[in-house]
Amino acid sequence: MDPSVTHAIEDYLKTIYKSQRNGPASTSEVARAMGVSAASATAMIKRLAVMGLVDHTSYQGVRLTPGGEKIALQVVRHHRLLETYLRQVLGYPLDRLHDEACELEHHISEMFEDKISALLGDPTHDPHGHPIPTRSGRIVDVAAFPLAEAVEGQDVEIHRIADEDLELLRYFEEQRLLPHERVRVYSKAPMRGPIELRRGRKRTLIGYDVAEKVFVVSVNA
Amino acid sequence: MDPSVTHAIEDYLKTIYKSQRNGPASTSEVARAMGVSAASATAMIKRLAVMGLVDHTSYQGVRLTPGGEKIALQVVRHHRLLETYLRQVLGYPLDRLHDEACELEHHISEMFEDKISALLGDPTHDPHGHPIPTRSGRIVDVAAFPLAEAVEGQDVEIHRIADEDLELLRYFEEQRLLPHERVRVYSKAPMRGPIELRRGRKRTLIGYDVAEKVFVVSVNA
DNA sequence: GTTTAAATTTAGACTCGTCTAAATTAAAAA
DNA sequence: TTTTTAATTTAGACGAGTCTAAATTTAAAC
Ligand SMILES: [Mn+2]
Ligand SMILES: [Mn+2]
Ligand SMILES: [Mn+2]
Ligand SMILES: [Mn+2]
Repeated sequence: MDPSVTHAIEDYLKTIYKSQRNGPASTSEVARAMGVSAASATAMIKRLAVMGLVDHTSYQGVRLTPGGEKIALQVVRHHRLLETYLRQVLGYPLDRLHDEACELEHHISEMFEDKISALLGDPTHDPHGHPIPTRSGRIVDVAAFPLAEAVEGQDVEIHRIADEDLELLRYFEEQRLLPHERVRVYSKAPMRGPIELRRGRKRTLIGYDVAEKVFVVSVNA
Repeated sequence: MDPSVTHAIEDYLKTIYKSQRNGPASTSEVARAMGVSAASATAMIKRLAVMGLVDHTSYQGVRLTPGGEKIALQVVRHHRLLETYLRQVLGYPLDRLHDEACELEHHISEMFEDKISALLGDPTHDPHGHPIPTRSGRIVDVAAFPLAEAVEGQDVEIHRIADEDLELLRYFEEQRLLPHERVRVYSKAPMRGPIELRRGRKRTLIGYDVAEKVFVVSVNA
């Protein structure tokens, strides 16, 4: 990767990538996600624009150019490959993955990237169920819906879990509410009440708010 | 590690550690090893002195304090553990170990350090045969002598190889002149001439200059 | 003991990434 | 349509780490 692309630039591009889902990312959104002042975000956005990595019109938010997106996707690939590696090879707990990966993602070589990808069998999803971009920057994902919206009696496979809240990640790990796990929605209490899950004869009772943070796909039996 | 200890500071401390073998390290030595100007080295040395990590008297060189040495040894531990890991787990070629480790050494957590050390069985030496400091900073090594000084008929085990020259590292790898390998010094030509090695019935002819870069210990049969 | 050469330090400048405080613009409310 | 509020940008500063060029000190040569 171009050496003039610093650690900070990579993190900004990744942040903009994630906050430009619908329309351009706002300066304040970027600033909050990066944990810096709005003035700092403005300064960096202006530099990124000069470098041709983003398009920016004053007061109107920021959007990645193809060049900027390419770098962002490479960083996301590093991040998610590293999370997968830390978990599967080194046995990291779920709540320690993000911080370590967010640091290392800027410092591994292409060789490192390729070696761990190969060792893991070129995985397509990270431990939270997020899709891992290919080396060429393609990213594909499955449509999933919140477990909270499943109906009684439905069999589902967990596809993705929210990764923002460390407390919640520890809970997911304890309860084995993890990607690839299959559960049956045994009962749902009304008014956003608790949801009872069954795995074989083991039952788990989870809150509605938690169930909104678990994304699932329907499966048969 | 103290967050005020930056990447650059760690590399300077490591560099000073390695160049203060006999007496204090000179500014120019440090500058050359770091690949910076003498002025830059002076500036950093002054900062390190203020931080209490080195002792420095103007024009008289620099020496690590106990605090500085502690950090240097942690960085060396990271470096050598990483080299061992990259080689044994990811199958890196010898000549790619240093650069990757020198970058990653500043960015791994204590958990990462502990996990890879455990996975490797708490190794005591890296792939070049350099001793790996313990977490508490103890470092022990065996006395070894240059293969060039071995006598005809002597059986030796390679303990350490020079790691500065990438060309030479590739040669060591091709010829399997690596730590733990055993060879017999079959013949030595006079006047720093070629040295013939035997392993079983396989023979290898190496130059005297190369043999000065391979450090060995004597073994029986 | 002077002179010279080499090593080292100082002076001054630059980039990167950040900050706070103040000014400006856009959007929402009145 | 005017006013108020919130978002954004500008202005000015700072620390980290680097540079080149010039000044200084030490050590070696004479
Ligand atoms: Mn990051
Ligand atoms: Mn993830
Ligand atoms: Mn390093
Ligand atoms: Mn080594």
